[in-house]
Amino acid sequence: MSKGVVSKDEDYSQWYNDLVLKADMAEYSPVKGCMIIKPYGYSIWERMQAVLDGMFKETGHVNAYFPMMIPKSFFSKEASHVEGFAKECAVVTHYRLKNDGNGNIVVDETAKLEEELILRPTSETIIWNTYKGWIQSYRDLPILVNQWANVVRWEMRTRLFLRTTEFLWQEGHTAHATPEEAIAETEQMLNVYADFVENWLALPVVRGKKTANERFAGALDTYCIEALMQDGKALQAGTSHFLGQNFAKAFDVKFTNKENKLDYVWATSWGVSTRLIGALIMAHSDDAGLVLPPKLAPLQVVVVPIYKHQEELDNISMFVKELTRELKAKNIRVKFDNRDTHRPGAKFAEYELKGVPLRVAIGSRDMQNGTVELARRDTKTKETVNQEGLTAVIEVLLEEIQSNIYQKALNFKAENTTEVDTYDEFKRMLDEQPGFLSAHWDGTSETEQRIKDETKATIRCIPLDNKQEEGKCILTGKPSTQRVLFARAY
RNA sequence: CGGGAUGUAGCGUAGCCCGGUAUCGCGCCACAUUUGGGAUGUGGAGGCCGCAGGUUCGAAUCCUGCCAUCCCGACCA
Repeated sequence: MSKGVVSKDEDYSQWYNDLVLKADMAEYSPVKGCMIIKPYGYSIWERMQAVLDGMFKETGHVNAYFPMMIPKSFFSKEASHVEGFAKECAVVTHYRLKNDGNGNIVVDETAKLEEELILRPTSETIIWNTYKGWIQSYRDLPILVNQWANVVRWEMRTRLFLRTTEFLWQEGHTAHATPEEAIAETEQMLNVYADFVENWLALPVVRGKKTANERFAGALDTYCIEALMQDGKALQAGTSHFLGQNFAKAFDVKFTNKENKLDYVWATSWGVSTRLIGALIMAHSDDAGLVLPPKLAPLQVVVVPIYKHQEELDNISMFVKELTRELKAKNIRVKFDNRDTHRPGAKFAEYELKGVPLRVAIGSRDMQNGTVELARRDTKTKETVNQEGLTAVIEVLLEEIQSNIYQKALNFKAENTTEVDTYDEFKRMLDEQPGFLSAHWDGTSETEQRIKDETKATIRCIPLDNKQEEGKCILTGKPSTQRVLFARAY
């Protein structure tokens, strides 16, 4: 984008912000750290929701909704959980405003809540408080519930889509009779996320487990998918937690098992958020604007007429009317942009900025030749193709674009994943060619912390498919049995 | 919360040192000519110069305080 979008190489952060704002995905709001998701951005979220929701249902889950406000006392019940979230909670203390007589609206101090309410940073507490009433017997298990919701985390520094004070997400909360079943659920949902991100966002991920340092507050194990952005930084795209019996114990959720013994319930939770939209933008886009994978693009094909006179437009419109009818019959999202108020060049630039995968341009010359001009957003290439059979060509091209975008990201990930064996090399790579660094680590939190302090790189995950091999920790030289994945992260 | 920067029309900006109510571009509106990569011309509309104080005859400009946003840190499933 020559107009108004900073080049990716010049200033990656600025480029990203420009894209979000200029492509009409979102804008800043009057509330610090909170953004307004505009219709174009929200329609991507709606598509993500629809697909994920289908996958959740397919795996046996049902949706429910729990309150946005949680009694403060709930948070003190699980020690590490409160530790993890206390510093970023928004607290509701009053329930009424009043006019102070000088025309100012002030908080009515007489309307102070006896117990403060917390705007949920996540819903484990209120949900497990609820599950206590739902579960008595193994016959009540499993409970496989998901919630689509907003949550609030008062982060110090926010970034559009990637980390906002309020964000939209889904959170699954399941209850099981055995640890094996809960772990299987945790892994299943991680795979659902990985499939979704790879197949729909066209973004390859690494599946892995977090180290103790990076684990979710209250979890025994946190599984995650990690993606690599174009600047070589990693982005956690989704997490799935095995919570053990921590929340069941905290909220006293017991059940009678088949052996007629009382036991605490085993739990999982898992979530992905509107951060995925940020990942989508960062992973594929270029200096001309967004590059959206066809499967998630709100608009897959845009048709731009080029004409001098009304009768030419009428002629083109007749053809396009039939074309759009055919495309829509194939469930292809198409728009005929016949606005007379913008010239073709302006439209081309606009749809490139917005990442529409395919553009069809039709002028009188095409109408005479029985052709159209077909332009791909991902490769920025144009070709002239016959009107005859165009629908089938478009259908194939959309699939090709989807896989091309994925392949490109896959290549990028491969090129920017490096095995390093010394700390010097590790530091050099971080500075010269940031990306995933696969290295040996002695397994201690102290070493992990020291590497983080010294290099800002964290262990993104211990990959699930890790091969076991002898090695020495890059920092301490102590023996190690496998490589872990380091990177600087968002 | 620390460091840096910025707040002037919808957006991007000039003016600030050296005080006299504001420049230019994009966008917007009207008309005409245009339409195969961000059109051109003519005319027009749009401003409590971030907010609050202070200095002054007079403040976008000087002083004080505050607020907001962005970037870099710290922080962050």
